[in-house]
Amino acid sequence: MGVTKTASFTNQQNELAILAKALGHPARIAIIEYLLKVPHCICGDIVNELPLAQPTVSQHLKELKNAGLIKGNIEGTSICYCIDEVGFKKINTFFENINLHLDKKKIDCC
Amino acid sequence: MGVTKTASFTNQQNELAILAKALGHPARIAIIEYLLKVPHCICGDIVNELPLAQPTVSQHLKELKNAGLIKGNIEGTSICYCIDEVGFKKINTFFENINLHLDKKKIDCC
DNA sequence: CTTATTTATCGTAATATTGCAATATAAATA
DNA sequence: TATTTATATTGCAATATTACGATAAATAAG
Repeated sequence: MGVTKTASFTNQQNELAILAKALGHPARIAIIEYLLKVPHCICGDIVNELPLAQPTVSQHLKELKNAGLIKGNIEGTSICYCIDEVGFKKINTFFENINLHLDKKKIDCC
Repeated sequence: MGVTKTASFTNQQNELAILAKALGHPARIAIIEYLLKVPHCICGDIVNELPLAQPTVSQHLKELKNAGLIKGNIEGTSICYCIDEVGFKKINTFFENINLHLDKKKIDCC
């Protein structure tokens, strides 16, 4: 049905899934990488940087923003988008936890 | 058009997106968390653990496997699924890189 | 060989995502 | 006020995802 049974999972699981899903598109990975690379978050240029039309990029930015991975501030005519550390910290906690488990466990048990 | 312009992005970006996308569903997060929690990778029980029908779980397992996040071995009648470190190492590298950048940069520039 | 048990695949319905042209909005400038 | 500039929204077509019942396949047990 194309509809995820969100209610059947924990908040933490749903939240993590939303964050991961937001990163689940090469254009959105490219946006994050660009925001990390650029000295000040010169932001409108994301559109020029990406091989996609402006409305498409705008949509991807919206998804990253909704997930809490970037944030945008109005700066005159244009908008300044930057990494939102809050979202990335959540993901980091998850992966650090995984790494801990992976170290403890000798995984190759099958 | 529901079809990602894969060819317009780098291999690294596409690969990362595939990994993130695979984690972009609460059921698949739950599967990973379960595989980390369980002592030996007792695996058929994933179906019992999850609030989804067996074919649905099977489908999610397949996606995680395709992405390189888990692997499965035949064990008699049943199949033993475990974390595949290869995939997780790739994601880790990405996030470590992000953390490095986040530390260097004082992000809140907008 | 037959019957359970376990997992995968097929088919399909409901919904979500991706991408873009056209258009709207909002601020800056002339 | 009219025009430019930058970004968002709308509408829509093509495709992907999610979920599950039915069924297949493959091994183990009787």
